[in-house]
Amino acid sequence: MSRAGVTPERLVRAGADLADEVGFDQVTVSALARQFDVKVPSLYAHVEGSRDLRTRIALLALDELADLGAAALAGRAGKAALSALGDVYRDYARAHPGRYAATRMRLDPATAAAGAGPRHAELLRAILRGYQLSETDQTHAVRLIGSTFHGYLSLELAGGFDHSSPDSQQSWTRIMDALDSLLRNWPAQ
Amino acid sequence: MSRAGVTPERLVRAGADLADEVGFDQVTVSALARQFDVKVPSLYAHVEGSRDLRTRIALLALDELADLGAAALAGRAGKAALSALGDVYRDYARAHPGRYAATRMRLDPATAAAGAGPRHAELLRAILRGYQLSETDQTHAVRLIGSTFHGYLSLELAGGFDHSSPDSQQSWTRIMDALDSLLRNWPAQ
DNA sequence: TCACCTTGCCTAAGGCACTTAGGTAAATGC
DNA sequence: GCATTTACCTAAGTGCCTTAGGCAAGGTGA
Repeated sequence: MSRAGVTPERLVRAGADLADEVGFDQVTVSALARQFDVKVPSLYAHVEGSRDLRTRIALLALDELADLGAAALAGRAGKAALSALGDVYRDYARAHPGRYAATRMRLDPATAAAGAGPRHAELLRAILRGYQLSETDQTHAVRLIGSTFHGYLSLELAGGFDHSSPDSQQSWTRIMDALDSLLRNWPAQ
Repeated sequence: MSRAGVTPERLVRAGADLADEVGFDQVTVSALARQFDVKVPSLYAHVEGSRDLRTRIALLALDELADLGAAALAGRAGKAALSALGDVYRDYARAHPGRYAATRMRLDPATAAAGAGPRHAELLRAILRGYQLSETDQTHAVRLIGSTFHGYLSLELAGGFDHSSPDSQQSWTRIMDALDSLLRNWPAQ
Protein backbone atom coordinates (compact mmCIF):
# COMPACT_ATOMS: atom_id res chain seq x y z
CA MET A 1 0.00 0.00 0.00
CA SER A 2 1.35 3.41 -0.89
CA ARG A 3 1.84 6.08 1.71
CA ALA A 4 -0.53 8.96 2.11
CA GLY A 5 2.08 11.47 3.19
CA VAL A 6 0.50 12.51 6.44
CA THR A 7 2.54 14.83 8.59
CA PRO A 8 1.60 16.73 11.72
CA GLU A 9 1.81 19.98 9.77
CA ARG A 10 -0.51 18.85 7.01
CA LEU A 11 -2.90 17.41 9.54
CA VAL A 12 -3.06 20.63 11.47
CA ARG A 13 -3.42 22.69 8.33
CA ALA A 14 -6.20 20.45 7.06
CA GLY A 15 -7.83 20.55 10.48
CA ALA A 16 -7.77 24.33 10.48
CA ASP A 17 -9.31 24.45 7.02
CA LEU A 18 -11.93 21.97 8.08
CA ALA A 19 -12.69 24.09 11.12
CA ASP A 20 -13.27 27.09 8.89
CA GLU A 21 -15.67 25.09 6.77
CA VAL A 22 -17.70 23.18 9.30
CA GLY A 23 -16.86 24.67 12.69
CA PHE A 24 -14.08 24.06 15.14
CA ASP A 25 -15.95 21.54 17.22
CA GLN A 26 -16.76 19.47 14.17
CA VAL A 27 -13.06 18.94 13.66
CA THR A 28 -12.54 15.32 14.41
CA VAL A 29 -9.77 12.83 13.99
CA SER A 30 -12.17 10.70 12.00
CA ALA A 31 -13.03 13.45 9.55
CA LEU A 32 -9.35 14.13 8.93
CA ALA A 33 -8.65 10.44 8.44
CA ARG A 34 -11.34 10.35 5.78
CA GLN A 35 -9.88 13.41 4.13
CA PHE A 36 -6.43 11.85 3.96
CA ASP A 37 -7.96 8.54 2.94
CA VAL A 38 -6.35 6.78 5.82
CA LYS A 39 -7.66 4.78 8.75
CA VAL A 40 -8.26 6.66 11.96
CA PRO A 41 -5.63 4.96 14.14
CA SER A 42 -2.96 5.89 11.60
CA LEU A 43 -3.22 9.48 12.65
CA TYR A 44 -2.10 8.61 16.14
CA ALA A 45 1.40 8.34 14.79
CA HIS A 46 1.33 12.06 14.01
CA VAL A 47 -0.75 13.65 16.73
CA GLU A 48 -1.41 12.44 20.22
CA GLY A 49 -5.14 12.48 19.87
CA SER A 50 -8.13 14.67 19.46
CA ARG A 51 -7.22 17.21 22.09
CA ASP A 52 -3.66 17.49 20.84
CA LEU A 53 -4.94 18.11 17.33
CA ARG A 54 -7.23 20.91 18.48
CA THR A 55 -4.49 22.44 20.56
CA ARG A 56 -2.19 22.53 17.57
CA ILE A 57 -4.87 24.17 15.46
CA ALA A 58 -5.34 26.77 18.15
CA LEU A 59 -1.63 27.47 18.27
CA LEU A 60 -1.50 27.74 14.49
CA ALA A 61 -4.34 30.24 14.48
CA LEU A 62 -2.88 32.28 17.32
CA ASP A 63 0.38 32.41 15.44
CA GLU A 64 -1.13 33.44 12.13
CA LEU A 65 -3.16 36.08 13.86
CA ALA A 66 -0.18 37.49 15.75
CA ASP A 67 1.78 37.70 12.51
CA LEU A 68 -1.02 39.59 10.81
CA GLY A 69 -1.38 41.86 13.81
CA ALA A 70 2.30 42.67 13.92
CA ALA A 71 2.32 43.47 10.22
CA ALA A 72 -0.70 45.73 10.58
CA LEU A 73 0.84 47.68 13.42
CA ALA A 74 4.05 48.44 11.56
CA GLY A 75 4.26 52.17 10.99
CA ARG A 76 0.97 52.94 12.71
CA ALA A 77 0.23 54.57 16.04
CA GLY A 78 -2.70 55.85 18.04
CA LYS A 79 -6.12 55.36 16.58
CA ALA A 80 -4.78 54.12 13.27
CA ALA A 81 -2.99 51.33 15.11
CA LEU A 82 -6.03 50.52 17.21
CA SER A 83 -8.31 50.28 14.19
CA ALA A 84 -5.79 48.34 12.20
CA LEU A 85 -5.40 45.71 14.87
CA GLY A 86 -9.12 45.53 15.41
CA ASP A 87 -9.68 45.04 11.72
CA VAL A 88 -7.06 42.32 11.59
CA TYR A 89 -8.88 40.42 14.28
CA ARG A 90 -12.26 41.02 12.75
CA ASP A 91 -11.25 40.18 9.21
CA TYR A 92 -9.54 37.07 10.42
CA ALA A 93 -12.54 35.99 12.48
CA ARG A 94 -14.85 36.44 9.53
CA ALA A 95 -12.57 34.86 6.95
CA HIS A 96 -11.55 32.01 9.27
CA PRO A 97 -14.32 31.44 11.79
CA GLY A 98 -13.06 27.98 12.67
CA ARG A 99 -9.50 29.10 13.25
CA TYR A 100 -10.79 32.04 15.24
CA ALA A 101 -12.93 29.75 17.38
CA ALA A 102 -9.82 27.67 17.94
CA THR A 103 -8.04 30.66 19.45
CA ARG A 104 -10.77 30.74 22.10
CA MET A 105 -9.93 27.24 23.23
CA ARG A 106 -8.76 26.94 26.78
CA LEU A 107 -5.11 25.94 26.74
CA ASP A 108 -3.17 24.81 29.72
CA PRO A 109 -0.97 27.64 31.00
CA ALA A 110 2.34 26.18 29.85
CA THR A 111 1.10 25.65 26.30
CA ALA A 112 -0.48 29.07 26.19
CA ALA A 113 2.69 30.73 27.40
CA ALA A 114 4.78 28.87 24.84
CA GLY A 115 2.46 29.86 21.98
CA ALA A 116 1.69 33.21 20.47
CA GLY A 117 -0.66 34.26 23.28
CA PRO A 118 1.87 36.58 24.88
CA ARG A 119 2.57 38.21 21.53
CA HIS A 120 -1.06 39.27 21.36
CA ALA A 121 -0.87 41.03 24.69
CA GLU A 122 2.32 42.64 23.44
CA LEU A 123 0.56 43.99 20.37
CA LEU A 124 -2.07 45.64 22.51
CA ARG A 125 0.57 47.11 24.77
CA ALA A 126 2.36 48.50 21.75
CA ILE A 127 -0.79 50.34 20.72
CA LEU A 128 -1.16 51.82 24.17
CA ARG A 129 2.24 53.42 23.92
CA GLY A 130 0.50 55.96 21.72
CA TYR A 131 -1.72 56.99 24.61
CA GLN A 132 -0.73 58.40 27.95
CA LEU A 133 -1.50 55.76 30.51
CA SER A 134 0.23 54.67 33.68
CA GLU A 135 1.71 51.21 33.75
CA THR A 136 -1.22 49.82 35.73
CA ASP A 137 -3.81 51.54 33.61
CA GLN A 138 -2.14 50.06 30.58
CA THR A 139 -2.88 46.62 31.94
CA HIS A 140 -6.48 47.54 32.60
CA ALA A 141 -6.75 48.99 29.13
CA VAL A 142 -5.21 45.91 27.53
CA ARG A 143 -7.83 43.82 29.26
CA LEU A 144 -10.61 46.17 28.28
CA ILE A 145 -9.69 46.31 24.62
CA GLY A 146 -8.96 42.61 24.44
CA SER A 147 -12.32 41.89 26.03
CA THR A 148 -14.18 44.22 23.72
CA PHE A 149 -12.56 42.86 20.59
CA HIS A 150 -13.10 39.29 21.57
CA GLY A 151 -16.60 39.88 22.85
CA TYR A 152 -17.68 41.77 19.78
CA LEU A 153 -16.33 39.22 17.36
CA SER A 154 -17.78 36.39 19.31
CA LEU A 155 -21.23 38.00 19.30
CA GLU A 156 -20.93 38.96 15.67
CA LEU A 157 -19.91 35.47 14.61
CA ALA A 158 -22.78 34.04 16.60
CA GLY A 159 -25.07 36.13 14.46
CA GLY A 160 -26.04 38.43 17.30
CA PHE A 161 -26.09 41.52 15.12
CA ASP A 162 -27.54 39.93 12.03
CA HIS A 163 -31.12 41.03 12.04
CA SER A 164 -30.97 44.48 13.50
CA SER A 165 -29.89 47.87 12.32
CA PRO A 166 -27.59 49.68 12.06
CA ASP A 167 -25.42 47.02 10.51
CA SER A 168 -22.46 45.57 12.27
CA GLN A 169 -19.86 47.48 10.28
CA GLN A 170 -21.21 50.79 11.51
CA SER A 171 -21.16 49.70 15.11
CA TRP A 172 -17.64 48.39 14.70
CA THR A 173 -16.43 51.71 13.32
CA ARG A 174 -18.11 53.65 16.07
CA ILE A 175 -16.72 51.32 18.69
CA MET A 176 -13.22 51.97 17.41
CA ASP A 177 -13.98 55.70 17.69
CA ALA A 178 -15.27 55.17 21.20
CA LEU A 179 -12.29 53.14 22.37
CA ASP A 180 -9.88 55.68 20.94
CA SER A 181 -11.75 58.45 22.66
CA LEU A 182 -11.74 56.51 25.89
CA LEU A 183 -8.00 55.93 25.76
CA ARG A 184 -7.35 59.59 25.09
CA ASN A 185 -9.57 60.57 28.01
CA TRP A 186 -8.83 57.75 30.39
CA PRO A 187 -10.52 58.55 33.70
CA ALA A 188 -8.29 59.32 36.65
CA GLN A 189 -8.41 57.01 39.60
CA MET B 1 -40.15 -1.22 38.69
CA SER B 2 -40.75 2.06 40.45
CA ARG B 3 -40.69 5.34 38.58
CA ALA B 4 -37.82 7.72 38.86
CA GLY B 5 -39.86 10.88 38.54
CA VAL B 6 -38.04 12.40 35.64
CA THR B 7 -39.54 15.58 34.24
CA PRO B 8 -38.17 18.00 31.66
CA GLU B 9 -37.81 20.62 34.39
CA ARG B 10 -35.81 18.38 36.70
CA LEU B 11 -33.68 17.23 33.81
CA VAL B 12 -32.85 20.75 32.77
CA ARG B 13 -32.18 21.81 36.33
CA ALA B 14 -29.91 18.83 36.90
CA GLY B 15 -28.23 19.50 33.58
CA ALA B 16 -27.56 23.08 34.55
CA ASP B 17 -26.11 22.01 37.88
CA LEU B 18 -23.98 19.43 36.15
CA ALA B 19 -22.76 22.08 33.73
CA ASP B 20 -21.66 24.24 36.63
CA GLU B 21 -19.75 21.32 38.09
CA VAL B 22 -18.06 19.78 35.09
CA GLY B 23 -18.53 22.24 32.24
CA PHE B 24 -21.31 22.83 29.79
CA ASP B 25 -19.92 20.62 27.08
CA GLN B 26 -19.59 17.71 29.46
CA VAL B 27 -23.33 17.81 29.93
CA THR B 28 -24.51 14.65 28.29
CA VAL B 29 -27.73 12.71 28.13
CA SER B 30 -25.82 9.73 29.44
CA ALA B 31 -24.52 11.55 32.48
CA LEU B 32 -28.00 12.73 33.36
CA ALA B 33 -29.41 9.24 32.93
CA ARG B 34 -26.81 7.96 35.37
CA GLN B 35 -27.69 10.71 37.80
CA PHE B 36 -31.39 9.84 37.68
CA ASP B 37 -30.54 6.15 37.78
CA VAL B 38 -32.40 5.53 34.58
CA LYS B 39 -31.45 4.14 31.20
CA VAL B 40 -30.44 6.65 28.57
CA PRO B 41 -33.30 6.12 26.11
CA SER B 42 -35.80 6.85 28.88
CA LEU B 43 -34.82 10.48 28.77
CA TYR B 44 -36.00 10.76 25.20
CA ALA B 45 -39.54 10.81 26.52
CA HIS B 46 -38.75 14.12 28.22
CA VAL B 47 -36.35 15.95 25.96
CA GLU B 48 -35.89 15.58 22.25
CA GLY B 49 -32.22 14.82 22.50
CA SER B 50 -28.89 16.20 23.38
CA ARG B 51 -29.21 19.47 21.53
CA ASP B 52 -32.68 20.10 22.90
CA LEU B 53 -31.37 19.53 26.41
CA ARG B 54 -28.56 22.04 25.96
CA THR B 55 -30.90 24.55 24.42
CA ARG B 56 -33.20 24.31 27.41
CA ILE B 57 -30.30 24.79 29.79
CA ALA B 58 -29.27 27.87 27.84
CA LEU B 59 -32.79 29.27 28.02
CA LEU B 60 -32.95 28.58 31.75
CA ALA B 61 -29.67 30.39 32.32
CA LEU B 62 -30.65 33.35 30.14
CA ASP B 63 -33.85 33.61 32.07
CA GLU B 64 -32.24 33.43 35.50
CA LEU B 65 -29.71 36.00 34.45
CA ALA B 66 -32.30 38.40 33.08
CA ASP B 67 -34.26 38.13 36.31
CA LEU B 68 -31.20 38.94 38.36
CA GLY B 69 -30.33 41.80 36.06
CA ALA B 70 -33.77 43.31 36.25
CA ALA B 71 -33.73 43.11 40.03
CA ALA B 72 -30.32 44.76 40.19
CA LEU B 73 -31.38 47.65 37.99
CA ALA B 74 -34.43 48.51 40.05
CA GLY B 75 -33.93 51.93 41.58
CA ARG B 76 -30.52 52.47 40.03
CA ALA B 77 -29.37 54.72 37.23
CA GLY B 78 -26.18 55.87 35.55
CA LYS B 79 -22.98 54.36 36.76
CA ALA B 80 -24.63 52.59 39.66
CA ALA B 81 -26.86 50.79 37.21
CA LEU B 82 -23.98 49.96 34.89
CA SER B 83 -21.88 48.52 37.70
CA ALA B 84 -24.78 46.66 39.18
CA LEU B 85 -25.61 44.93 35.92
CA GLY B 86 -21.96 44.18 35.25
CA ASP B 87 -21.62 42.64 38.67
CA VAL B 88 -24.72 40.55 38.17
CA TYR B 89 -23.24 39.08 35.03
CA ARG B 90 -19.85 38.60 36.56
CA ASP B 91 -21.09 37.08 39.79
CA TYR B 92 -23.34 34.78 37.86
CA ALA B 93 -20.57 33.73 35.51
CA ARG B 94 -18.29 32.93 38.42
CA ALA B 95 -20.88 31.20 40.55
CA HIS B 96 -22.37 29.31 37.61
CA PRO B 97 -19.73 28.88 34.94
CA GLY B 98 -21.61 26.09 33.24
CA ARG B 99 -24.87 28.01 33.07
CA TYR B 100 -22.98 31.05 31.87
CA ALA B 101 -21.28 29.02 29.15
CA ALA B 102 -24.73 27.79 28.16
CA THR B 103 -25.85 31.36 27.53
CA ARG B 104 -23.11 31.62 24.91
CA MET B 105 -24.57 28.75 22.94
CA ARG B 106 -25.70 29.62 19.47
CA LEU B 107 -29.47 29.35 19.34
CA ASP B 108 -31.52 29.43 16.22
CA PRO B 109 -33.09 32.87 15.78
CA ALA B 110 -36.64 31.83 16.61
CA THR B 111 -35.63 30.18 19.87
CA ALA B 112 -33.41 33.08 20.81
CA ALA B 113 -36.16 35.58 20.15
CA ALA B 114 -38.63 33.57 22.21
CA GLY B 115 -36.24 33.31 25.15
CA ALA B 116 -34.87 35.94 27.47
CA GLY B 117 -32.29 37.20 24.97
CA PRO B 118 -34.26 40.32 24.08
CA ARG B 119 -34.71 41.12 27.76
CA HIS B 120 -30.95 41.37 28.10
CA ALA B 121 -30.72 43.93 25.35
CA GLU B 122 -33.54 45.76 27.05
CA LEU B 123 -31.63 45.90 30.32
CA LEU B 124 -28.68 47.50 28.61
CA ARG B 125 -30.91 49.99 26.88
CA ALA B 126 -32.47 50.87 30.18
CA ILE B 127 -29.07 51.74 31.59
CA LEU B 128 -28.32 53.96 28.63
CA ARG B 129 -31.36 56.08 29.36
CA GLY B 130 -29.22 57.57 32.11
CA TYR B 131 -26.76 58.86 29.53
CA GLN B 132 -27.37 61.27 26.69
CA LEU B 133 -27.06 59.26 23.53
CA SER B 134 -28.87 59.39 20.23
CA GLU B 135 -31.01 56.43 19.30
CA THR B 136 -28.36 55.06 16.96
CA ASP B 137 -25.53 55.63 19.37
CA GLN B 138 -27.54 53.77 21.96
CA THR B 139 -27.45 50.72 19.75
CA HIS B 140 -23.72 51.06 19.24
CA ALA B 141 -23.27 51.47 22.97
CA VAL B 142 -25.42 48.44 23.75
CA ARG B 143 -23.22 46.41 21.47
CA LEU B 144 -20.05 47.83 22.96
CA ILE B 145 -21.03 47.18 26.54
CA GLY B 146 -22.47 43.78 25.79
CA SER B 147 -19.28 42.86 23.98
CA THR B 148 -17.06 44.10 26.75
CA PHE B 149 -18.99 42.32 29.47
CA HIS B 150 -19.12 39.10 27.58
CA GLY B 151 -15.54 39.31 26.41
CA TYR B 152 -14.19 40.08 29.84
CA LEU B 153 -16.09 37.30 31.55
CA SER B 154 -15.17 34.85 28.90
CA LEU B 155 -11.48 35.70 29.22
CA GLU B 156 -11.67 35.72 32.98
CA LEU B 157 -13.39 32.33 33.14
CA ALA B 158 -10.81 30.95 30.76
CA GLY B 159 -8.20 31.93 33.30
CA GLY B 160 -6.74 34.64 31.13
CA PHE B 161 -6.13 37.00 34.03
CA ASP B 162 -5.11 34.41 36.57
CA HIS B 163 -1.38 34.74 36.76
CA SER B 164 -0.84 38.41 36.23
CA SER B 165 -1.25 41.51 38.30
CA PRO B 166 -3.15 43.58 39.08
CA ASP B 167 -5.83 41.11 39.96
CA SER B 168 -8.98 40.78 37.94
CA GLN B 169 -11.21 42.57 40.43
CA GLN B 170 -9.20 45.76 40.07
CA SER B 171 -9.37 45.69 36.30
CA TRP B 172 -13.08 45.04 36.45
CA THR B 173 -13.66 48.04 38.68
CA ARG B 174 -11.55 50.27 36.49
CA ILE B 175 -13.30 49.02 33.39
CA MET B 176 -16.64 50.00 34.90
CA ASP B 177 -15.16 53.44 35.55
CA ALA B 178 -13.91 53.61 32.01
CA LEU B 179 -17.19 52.56 30.43
CA ASP B 180 -19.10 55.05 32.53
CA SER B 181 -16.68 57.78 31.53
CA LEU B 182 -16.99 56.77 27.91
CA LEU B 183 -20.77 56.92 27.99
CA ARG B 184 -20.72 60.34 29.61
CA ASN B 185 -18.29 61.60 26.98
CA TRP B 186 -19.48 59.69 23.97
CA PRO B 187 -17.58 60.97 20.94
CA ALA B 188 -19.58 62.87 18.36
CA GLN B 189 -19.83 61.47 14.88
C1' DT C 1 -64.28 -3.24 40.17
C1' DC C 2 -62.51 -4.01 35.89
C1' DA C 3 -61.08 -3.06 31.32
C1' DC C 4 -58.65 0.60 29.01
C1' DC C 5 -55.35 3.87 27.90
C1' DT C 6 -51.66 6.77 28.75
C1' DT C 7 -47.17 7.15 30.14
C1' DG C 8 -42.69 6.14 32.18
C1' DC C 9 -39.38 3.11 31.87
C1' DC C 10 -37.17 -0.86 29.64
C1' DT C 11 -34.19 -3.85 26.05
C1' DA C 12 -32.30 -4.24 21.55
C1' DA C 13 -29.75 -2.47 18.02
C1' DG C 14 -27.22 0.67 14.79
C1' DG C 15 -24.16 4.59 14.19
C1' DC C 16 -20.19 7.39 14.99
C1' DA C 17 -16.07 9.08 17.51
C1' DC C 18 -11.81 8.12 20.46
C1' DT C 19 -8.14 5.31 21.83
C1' DT C 20 -4.76 1.32 22.64
C1' DA C 21 -2.31 -2.80 21.16
C1' DG C 22 -0.04 -5.25 18.07
C1' DG C 23 1.08 -6.58 13.13
C1' DT C 24 2.95 -5.76 8.18
C1' DA C 25 5.05 -3.47 4.47
C1' DA C 26 7.43 0.48 2.59
C1' DA C 27 11.25 3.56 2.95
C1' DT C 28 15.82 4.55 4.75
C1' DG C 29 20.49 3.77 6.07
C1' DC C 30 24.65 1.07 6.60
C1' DG D 1 21.31 -6.65 0.65
C1' DC D 2 19.98 -6.52 5.21
C1' DA D 3 18.44 -4.13 9.44
C1' DT D 4 15.95 -0.51 11.29
C1' DT D 5 12.71 2.87 11.35
C1' DT D 6 8.45 4.63 9.96
C1' DA D 7 3.82 4.71 8.01
C1' DC D 8 -0.03 2.45 7.76
C1' DC D 9 -3.07 -1.45 8.86
C1' DT D 10 -6.67 -4.64 11.62
C1' DA D 11 -8.73 -5.87 15.88
C1' DA D 12 -10.94 -4.64 19.83
C1' DG D 13 -12.84 -1.97 23.77
C1' DT D 14 -15.21 2.38 25.45
C1' DG D 15 -18.51 6.05 25.40
C1' DC D 16 -22.15 8.79 23.56
C1' DC D 17 -26.54 9.55 20.59
C1' DT D 18 -30.62 7.96 18.69
C1' DT D 19 -34.65 5.08 17.01
C1' DA D 20 -37.86 1.22 17.46
C1' DG D 21 -40.64 -1.49 19.89
C1' DG D 22 -42.26 -3.76 24.41
C1' DC D 23 -44.08 -4.05 29.16
C1' DA D 24 -46.07 -2.62 33.30
C1' DA D 25 -47.72 0.97 36.63
C1' DG D 26 -51.05 4.49 37.43
C1' DG D 27 -54.95 6.96 36.43
C1' DT D 28 -59.79 7.01 33.89
C1' DG D 29 -64.47 5.83 32.58
C1' DA D 30 -68.15 2.45 32.58
